[in-house]
Amino acid sequence: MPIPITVDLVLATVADNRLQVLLGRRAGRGFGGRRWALPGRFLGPDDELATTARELLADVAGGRGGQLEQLATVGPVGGVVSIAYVALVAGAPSSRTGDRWHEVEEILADPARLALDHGRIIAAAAERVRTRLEHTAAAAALCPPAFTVTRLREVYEAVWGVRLDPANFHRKLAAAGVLEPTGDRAEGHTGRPPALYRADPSTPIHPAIVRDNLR
Amino acid sequence: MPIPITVDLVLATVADNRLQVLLGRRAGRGFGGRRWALPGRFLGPDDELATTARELLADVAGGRGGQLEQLATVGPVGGVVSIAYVALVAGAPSSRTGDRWHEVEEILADPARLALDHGRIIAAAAERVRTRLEHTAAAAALCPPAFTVTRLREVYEAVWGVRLDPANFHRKLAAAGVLEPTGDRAEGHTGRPPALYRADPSTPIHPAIVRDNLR
DNA sequence: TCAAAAGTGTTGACTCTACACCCATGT
DNA sequence: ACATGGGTGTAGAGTCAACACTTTTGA
Repeated sequence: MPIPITVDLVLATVADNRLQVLLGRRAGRGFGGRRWALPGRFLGPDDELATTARELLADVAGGRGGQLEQLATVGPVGGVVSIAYVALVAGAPSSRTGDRWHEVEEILADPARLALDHGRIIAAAAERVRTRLEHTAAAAALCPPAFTVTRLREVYEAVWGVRLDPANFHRKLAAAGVLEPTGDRAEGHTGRPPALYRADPSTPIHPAIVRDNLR
Repeated sequence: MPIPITVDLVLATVADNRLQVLLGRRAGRGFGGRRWALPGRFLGPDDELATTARELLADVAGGRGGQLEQLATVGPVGGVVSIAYVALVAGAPSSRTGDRWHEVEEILADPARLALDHGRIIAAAAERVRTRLEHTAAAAALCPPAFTVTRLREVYEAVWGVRLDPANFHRKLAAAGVLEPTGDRAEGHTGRPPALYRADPSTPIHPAIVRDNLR
């Protein structure tokens, strides 16, 4: 039963107030000419899944990025079984030439530009990221190491596609205990200078932030 | 890269007010003598994952059981990559000789009796089932086709290991619109005969039932 | 008539949304 | 001074846990 296995990575970030994922050009068998595809690598007989995924992340994101999480396994498509992971990163440029950020919404509007069924994987990843933000401080992984509450809220608004009340958002996150003050304040803003915070992306938020209250 | 792949199934039920899973005896390479293991089968080059999982479920549960869901992929352990699925079934006897129901709590207390790292898979499955009950009517899949609200509540109490207020539970499930009355009432009970209901296990429950209020 | 379990009403505590308002800085 | 965005206070609405209470049957 010699089925090749790949570990594929959905590396997500927020830029331009949009959820984006990193894709590369791939040519060759199964990739139908030249299509965009998730970065991935084949799994060898002596490779642990988690280790392979971490190495792939380090390779693709240049050592940055955390919050690696297994998403789903699909296949065989084109004779290959694909094990997909999701990771969040704070808008870093790619370390590999040829890789480019793509807006998730654009991709899902025209999934045919993607190789294999990477469109479905990306759709599942986006949904996973959305629910992840409801229950944990994972949004902090999409921000620089020190960030303002407004920046964090903009990440939520980008990922969820909603507007959130700044006042209530601030209070909620503070009450959940995810915001650790750095003591510094951000510069270069108009108005009152906002405080800078750190946060552990794995901190649970309880009760969860509900996403169904648009304004 | 010839890594063999198995599709493994965590078939769960509630019996004796305990969450139980179906295990079989396995001998041979990688199974360390004779240990208990999840039912599974190898994936062939022409087998779709979802199809294979459905066939495995039909084989193991004798055509009953629904709500098949992919759980996680682990490995390679013992040179094999394992793709695990979860399914819920209403306390059916196994159709395969040698398979037996085991209480999850007992298994997790002594995972060494299990082959490979099936203990970890079962732990993940139990947690998945718990959160599934919070957000959907999946508990109905653990009940007969027509059931009383009390029976449904007992499923929750078994899976979560908590006591729930009968009055509030009834109201909550009714308000969520998951209970479709059959018009019949159960017999053989002491006290007022309870109404029988149907439910679609995939119905979302919104807002979710919270599990953190013990009594 | 009594026991038992189903199902309904009700109340106080809590949470959330919406929005008014104050704070601190650049221009 | 004033515009601008950060951050806090607060009132009304809604939700939930707890528990009293009514309903409906078997014994």
